[in-house]
Amino acid sequence: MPSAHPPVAVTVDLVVLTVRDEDLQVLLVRRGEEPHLGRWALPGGFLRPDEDLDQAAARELREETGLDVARVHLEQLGSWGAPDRDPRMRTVTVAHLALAPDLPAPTAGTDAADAQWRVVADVLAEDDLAFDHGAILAAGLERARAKLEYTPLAAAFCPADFTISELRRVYEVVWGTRLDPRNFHRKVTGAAGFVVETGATTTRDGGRPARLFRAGDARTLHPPLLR
Amino acid sequence: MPSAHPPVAVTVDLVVLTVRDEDLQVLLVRRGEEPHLGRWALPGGFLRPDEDLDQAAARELREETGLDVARVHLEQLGSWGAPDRDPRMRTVTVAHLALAPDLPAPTAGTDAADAQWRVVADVLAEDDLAFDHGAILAAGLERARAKLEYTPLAAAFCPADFTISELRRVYEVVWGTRLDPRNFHRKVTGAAGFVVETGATTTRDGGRPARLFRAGDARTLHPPLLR
DNA sequence: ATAATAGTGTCTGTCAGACAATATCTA
DNA sequence: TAGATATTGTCTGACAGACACTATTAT
Repeated sequence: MPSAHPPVAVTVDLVVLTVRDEDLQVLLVRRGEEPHLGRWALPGGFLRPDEDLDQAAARELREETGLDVARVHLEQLGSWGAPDRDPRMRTVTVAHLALAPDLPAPTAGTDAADAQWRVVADVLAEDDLAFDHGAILAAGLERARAKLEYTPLAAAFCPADFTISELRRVYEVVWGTRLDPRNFHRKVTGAAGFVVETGATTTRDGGRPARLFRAGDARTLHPPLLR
Repeated sequence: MPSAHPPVAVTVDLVVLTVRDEDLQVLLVRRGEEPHLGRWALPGGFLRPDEDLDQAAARELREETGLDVARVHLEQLGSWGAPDRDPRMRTVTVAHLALAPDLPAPTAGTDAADAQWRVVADVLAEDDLAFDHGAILAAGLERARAKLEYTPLAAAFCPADFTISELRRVYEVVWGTRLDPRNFHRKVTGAAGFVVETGATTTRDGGRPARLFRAGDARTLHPPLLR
């Protein structure tokens, strides 16, 4: 282990995903400074001296979205540190993935025009994010898709109380597939700890009242829901 | 995004796992300097100015074990960066997981007493690794266990040509379970791209000659082998 | 021969996928 | 009444788990 340790700036970036308007969307901010001035980027910032990595991610999430960490799922996604990823200096970013329910006010603190929900598929197709954020977003998308299979995280995209149809739409949007309502209902209600019935019903989606459920306490799905 | 970026030292640590003597073992090195002088730690070192993260991990692996990256599986595991994890300075480590076949010479370059294969379960039970390396090792173990389910990575613990029984022993050792030889054989040979028959046989395990297989080109298992 | 290991077939229960009709509400 | 959505049961094919014997080599 050498004694030299070259100076590196550590940042924390966020891939914040939500399901809005039948699409999977990601929160982007417009850069207000060089490099990549004016281009869209993932929200993020520098790690502070007294913070752990997950604390920095939670702080950035709060600052950029006003979201409380208790209401969203937040996990570390991975680190990116190519020597030339930032022309100003050597940086390593620890990217985090956040899954949030659809929210009324998704804009940033400073200026509404500086933050925006964008359809993930469109952003990836344009391939014009600042830095290596396109690769980070792609990794976040793949992580989210995979996690829906074997964890109950789809509920993180829903309000606290949700219907089985709303949960199914999350899967359909994230995976880009159609799912049979009967088989889906059977699998979800059959997986131990995935959802818990609240006893209430709602007609917010129109039609016959749907029963409301809440996320259960399972952390993994047995059996998994395969794509 | 603040303009200040406090100085942070970025290191790369390795969780190198192998299956030896019917046990899952991890490569540890004895620390030759403070802090934690004399205690066992994961191999690792500082990120160099011109390296990407995976290049640094590959270099450390080569330096510490002499292993060629082409022969082992190497993937990023996650980053740890609690403010007080190293008393000397603020450090963030990007941990990587390496899965290696059983090797004849597992010691480090400098001194044989400085590097050692240890049984993972014993190390975790003792809970006496330097820094936060115990937590990192636990994460690596869990990652390896999970990956055996839905990827063909068990072959990374085997020599280039292996028998189905040798592959089964990898699963049994990593998962700590016994598997039915018939069902295992059926599932492995039935999963597309998991193993490819070489046509050769071996009697290195004694008894009736066993057919030799090589790792296939699949990157995920369909269907997965569940624990 | 004996010992050691490899290799294989069947049965049974469970689960996944395909499929359409009825129930309950709003407008 | 029309329209919208929720909810539910059955059938069938595939797979998972349990289970014991035969084959082939070395000593």
